[in-house]
Amino acid sequence: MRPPRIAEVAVEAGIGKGTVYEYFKSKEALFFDVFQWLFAGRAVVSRFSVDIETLGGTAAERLMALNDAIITAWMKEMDSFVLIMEFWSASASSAIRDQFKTAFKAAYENFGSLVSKLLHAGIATGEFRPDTDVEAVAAALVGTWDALLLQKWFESVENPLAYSQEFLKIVLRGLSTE
Amino acid sequence: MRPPRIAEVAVEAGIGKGTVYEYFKSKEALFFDVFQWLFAGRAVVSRFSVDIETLGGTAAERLMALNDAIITAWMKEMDSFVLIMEFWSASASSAIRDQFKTAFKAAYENFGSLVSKLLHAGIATGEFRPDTDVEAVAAALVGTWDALLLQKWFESVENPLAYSQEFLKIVLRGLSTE
Amino acid sequence: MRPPRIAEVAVEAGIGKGTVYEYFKSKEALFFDVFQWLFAGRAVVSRFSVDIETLGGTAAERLMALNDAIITAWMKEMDSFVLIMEFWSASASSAIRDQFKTAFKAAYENFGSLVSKLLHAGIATGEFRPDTDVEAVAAALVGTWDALLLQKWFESVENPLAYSQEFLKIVLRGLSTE
Amino acid sequence: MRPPRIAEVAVEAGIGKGTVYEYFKSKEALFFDVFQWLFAGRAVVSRFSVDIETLGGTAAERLMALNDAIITAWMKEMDSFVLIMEFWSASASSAIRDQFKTAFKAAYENFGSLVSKLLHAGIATGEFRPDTDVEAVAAALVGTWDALLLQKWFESVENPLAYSQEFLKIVLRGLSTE
DNA sequence: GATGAATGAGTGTTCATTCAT
DNA sequence: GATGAATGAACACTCATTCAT
Repeated sequence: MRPPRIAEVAVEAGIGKGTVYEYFKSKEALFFDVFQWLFAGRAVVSRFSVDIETLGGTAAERLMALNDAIITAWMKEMDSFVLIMEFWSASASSAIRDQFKTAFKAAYENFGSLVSKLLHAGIATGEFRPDTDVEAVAAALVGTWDALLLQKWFESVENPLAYSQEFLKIVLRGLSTE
Repeated sequence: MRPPRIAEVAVEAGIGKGTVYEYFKSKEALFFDVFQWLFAGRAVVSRFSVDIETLGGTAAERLMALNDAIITAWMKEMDSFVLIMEFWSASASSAIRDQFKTAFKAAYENFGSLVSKLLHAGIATGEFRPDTDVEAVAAALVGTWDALLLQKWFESVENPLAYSQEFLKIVLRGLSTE
Repeated sequence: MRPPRIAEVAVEAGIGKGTVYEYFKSKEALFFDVFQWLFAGRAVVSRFSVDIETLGGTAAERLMALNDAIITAWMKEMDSFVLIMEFWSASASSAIRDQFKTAFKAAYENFGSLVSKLLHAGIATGEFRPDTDVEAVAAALVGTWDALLLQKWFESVENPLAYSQEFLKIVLRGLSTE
Repeated sequence: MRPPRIAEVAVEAGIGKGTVYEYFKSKEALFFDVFQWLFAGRAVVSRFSVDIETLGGTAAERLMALNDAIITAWMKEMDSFVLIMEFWSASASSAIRDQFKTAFKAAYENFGSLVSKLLHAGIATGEFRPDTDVEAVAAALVGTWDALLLQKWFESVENPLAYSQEFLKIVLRGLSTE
């Protein structure tokens, strides 16, 4: 659970140690590229957005479906979630922390705008209250997913899926026009 | 922003390098003790809980007051928040990560139970719906604070105080019995 | 005469400091390997035993020839003998002293059995008394060589070769059947 | 079995760490003084020479008595013998090795002259051959005692007392005028 | 292009020694 | 005289990076 040595990465990759440097300028660059590939690229958002687009139902149903998809997907690979924690740290202390910050900002905004779209759709159909601060709710919901998974890692939350569902129900009730 | 050398810590502290080891067994132990002192002790929770206890008003008002207190306090010292990100990382990759995990778990549970108390109080007075999953909401709200501050760090959220207030309003509406 | 730093060893070897660790796990392991190479391997014994085997003459003559060979060889490299003193110390206080003890035990037994063979041969030919405690004499003679070289190092003995020869003559007289 | 820290010496002595430096200029000086006290001073030689002087009997008997006294005494405190090995090492590599060498030389000569006296006495009474190289035999015998105890430490000799007795018998036979 | 032996800058840690009390 | 908190020189060891093959 200690950061892997380049030598270990090379073995895992089945290549020579020097070969790593054929593809990555430095260890830090490799680390950043892994980050990009895992979280900042299209992978994360698109994985879920596709589902959402195709999915029918009310905005509330689609939001709940997104909630379930995200939590379930991450739960299956908590190992990757641990990596996020490393990336958060890198955004604070790495030599190239600005690159990490920029990429994280973009990733959060991408993800936020996906949620925003659902919220706007709900407002458009009259399902959600028109005075909703869409950006705030989107950021908060995205944050809730992060945070419940984090607390799962610390074992202070046992079942993040159930928690997120219960919480989202309340939020949806608060958003509802009825 | 790179982890400081022990030599640098010593200079900063105005003591000799060897003296650091009179008080801390290792660099890691020093790091952990800083963590304990900053976040895992009762300090963080009690700082806010005192305010809450003395504060009057409805449960909703007190929850909002807690929200404001926490966000405002952390905003004043985002430097410390950056440290949290390092501690999250330590809980994933430090040699003593289990110590970090245990301490984080305790800290989150302490904080969560503070919010839980407010929720229970609101239910008792008939202000909040009795079928509320108190633990879930508490964990989620605590997580929202973490997450909005994190997004503030990434500059994907400009004003976490406003966002959290807007979001909490919606949550409170969802919790409300009216 | 102070134990050399790894950096010094590396310079002496004409390689980089890190390269030392490609070949030796630790400074201690390097030290032990030097020991093995110099004294604990078959090298020391075989160097002399070959001479002895090919050499003709009575058992007494061969014993005296061995005496001369050993003392002369070590005298030529008293620097190596100084190393033995360090190894003795290592067998008392090194972290891996048991490895040193085991290796020394084997080395002394190897050497002792070489002398034993000569003594048995002498007994077989009737040259030496049959009631001789072969093991005791072998251990003592091997020890005499050690000890005279040690005293040479302390300059309390000037000429260990002459001393050992004089002493061995007396021992041989005591062993003789005539 | 690692060299003790000054702090440990102080605890053992029941005094403060700084107090050690009231009595010894440096760790090395302390080490040297321990050496002096244990081996190079009057202690070692006088302990045995007293016995020898008072003891009656032939020179051979007194030599054997000395043999038994020395081996038995050291066997009782092999811990101290381990210290000798450290001192040997110090005479090779300590910063003050010349002091150790000088002291060792004196100690060996003191001890040797004790044995020499016995040999001369035996020659004077006609018990030992007059052509005996007294210095050589004395040095060799002293060395045998060292060496058998050393081999006992390495466990390549089980019973140094029996070995030394058997060996000395043979030497005495070789010394004898009969 | 692929490799891994060689490298040495960098750093945590120890512990003999000092000196203010 | 006695003390032990403070010190920093000293050093083993790691590991990202290079480059000759």
